[in-house]
Amino acid sequence: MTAPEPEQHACCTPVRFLAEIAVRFAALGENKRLGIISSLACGEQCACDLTSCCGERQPLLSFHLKRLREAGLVKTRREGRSIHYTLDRQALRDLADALLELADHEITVNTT
Amino acid sequence: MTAPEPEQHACCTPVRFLAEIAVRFAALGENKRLGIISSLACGEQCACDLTSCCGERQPLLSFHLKRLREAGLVKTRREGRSIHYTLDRQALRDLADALLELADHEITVNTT
DNA sequence: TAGGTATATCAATATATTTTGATATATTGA
DNA sequence: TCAATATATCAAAATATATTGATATACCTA
Repeated sequence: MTAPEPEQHACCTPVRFLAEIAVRFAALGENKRLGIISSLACGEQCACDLTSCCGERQPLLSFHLKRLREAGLVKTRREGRSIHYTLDRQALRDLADALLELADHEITVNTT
Repeated sequence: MTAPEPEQHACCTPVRFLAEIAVRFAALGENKRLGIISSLACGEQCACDLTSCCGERQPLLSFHLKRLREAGLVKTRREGRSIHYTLDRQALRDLADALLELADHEITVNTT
């Protein structure tokens, strides 16, 4: 969340940082990645466990985990040889807030 | 939300209908489409207004609107020659709920 | 019915993302 | 140091998505 303020069109843009939010939605918008997120919802898992759990090849899982990490949805921690992944739960809550802001914006702004 | 139940892996999958949710996140995960959603948050707009507002060419806007419609995020209504688009606010709230369910799942399930 | 406006569709292209197989890096333990 | 395990990276191929320009469809008004 570092960019100043995205350029706005004439129409109102109630949610800030649309571009960054879009990156996060895009990261969630893929079956395997959403499955990973869903697995991680139960708690930390190492890449190894996720690989066997999801039945994906290791480089592919690594690719998807990288995308989730770059989107700021998961965090990593090394323990010995293995890398443990955890959800960034606050990031998910922030996204939920953005959605609710969009869903309930009109209600706040005008009474049509 | 018609599909019976997606196949599950050994690891827990707290959120149902992952595939359908992924489609919605994917629809939101693109700058122009998220911009459209953001515009619609202020209220109904016809495709015509959205086109001039977003500065996109008409067929491109039409393409993105179709994706949003297919994802179940917007609804349409014809009035004369113009098609009016509105947010499906409940769909956005449902997505927000899914995110919160993911974000707070561990807390519900175990106390680690 | 003719002409105009609003929107959608189509085929072609451009661009981005995912998947694969091979290989590299990092860590551990013998 | 060597071998083994866990993970990441890379280049190439496969696939999906976005963009464009041309055209079709639907509706309205004269």
